[in-house]
Amino acid sequence: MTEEPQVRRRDAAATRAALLDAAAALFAERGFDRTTVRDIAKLAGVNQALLFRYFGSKDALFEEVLARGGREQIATTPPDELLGTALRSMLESDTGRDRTLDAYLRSTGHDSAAAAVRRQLGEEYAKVLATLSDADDAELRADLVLAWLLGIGLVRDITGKEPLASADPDDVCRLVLGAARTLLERSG
Amino acid sequence: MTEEPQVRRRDAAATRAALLDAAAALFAERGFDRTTVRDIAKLAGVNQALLFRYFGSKDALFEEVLARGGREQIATTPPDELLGTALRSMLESDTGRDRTLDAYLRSTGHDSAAAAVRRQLGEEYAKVLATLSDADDAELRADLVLAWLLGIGLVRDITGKEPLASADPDDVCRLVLGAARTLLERSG
DNA sequence: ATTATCTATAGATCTATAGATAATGC
DNA sequence: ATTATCTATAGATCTATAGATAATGC
Repeated sequence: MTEEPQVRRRDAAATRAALLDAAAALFAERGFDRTTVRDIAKLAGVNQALLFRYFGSKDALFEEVLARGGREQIATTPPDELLGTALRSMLESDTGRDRTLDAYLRSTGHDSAAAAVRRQLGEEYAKVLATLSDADDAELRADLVLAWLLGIGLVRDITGKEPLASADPDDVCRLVLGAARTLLERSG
Repeated sequence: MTEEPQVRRRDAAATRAALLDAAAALFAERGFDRTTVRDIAKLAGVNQALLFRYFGSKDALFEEVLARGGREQIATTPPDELLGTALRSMLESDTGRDRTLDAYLRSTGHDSAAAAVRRQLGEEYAKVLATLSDADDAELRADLVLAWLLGIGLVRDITGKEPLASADPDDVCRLVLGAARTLLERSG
């Protein structure tokens, strides 16, 4: 584990970050409703009252978790590699991968503020994907590709359905990228 | 509304069915965790204790809702029309459509028994879809098509992302069925 | 007499807050 | 003195059950 040193000095920023990391992990694993603020505080190793001091509410914390994780990938990947990169990072279930998508997928029952963040994240992904197509309905095609990406995450990680759940990432990429490229490139 | 007459005679079967219908509607709208047994009983117009009498637990009721809705479509549709029919029934947000898929999609945070039902439903759909392909990896391709179907439901109904959310069903079907057919038919 | 339905409540959560305590920086 | 942290708890749920009540069928 790459954790902070055990003897934690009083440090508001570090406590806040620890809560954010713990929340990201638990929301990804169980979704919003089934994660309690006490679980988060316990994993972060801090008192649960601090969660409210630093984030205001459980809802606000969830928003911040989603917003942080999603933007990272979009900002650091060139458009024409976004689909492949996003797909690959979803398929490699190894350690340390960003699990924001799981938090997203496991919290579909939760409305309120998080719904807005969910929508905005989708907007940002789809906008980038749409630049890859010059069809009249490029945006619709981009939405469909985004839907595919999310659906694969759903079937693979949440439902755990075989053979997709254990399929070789290379095979999945080959099939999906091929079909997606055709969908995007073929003009309307 | 095609409801029972207001003056309800004592009728265990009718009460059970009313609870099942009410549960299906609310689980689809809010997901498992955010639907309370009291909400369900209220919508069904019966006392909440009866829910436990007839279904044992909230979990068991959820299972029954998912199982009922999913099988209907599979049983009544020829294999080569399943994808188009499922897609269309998802895109037509008109009245009376079966909203089991929404219940499925909005309850991804809920583990336990429902996870098994979710998986089994996926199995049944994918098995039918796999018969449409004679590629070596037909089952993987079928999973990917299933994932696409679910992802479209997610983006459209749960996230409400435009332009997909308001897109013409014909346009969506044309794009998706074309790409999916290519994916299934093109041999490995 | 049987059993569908209802009343009342146990028991277990969970979020959020008010106010006390104690470690830091000047 | 400031403020990061902790204690204790209010207040609001929610599922599930035990036992009472009352409508039906014989």
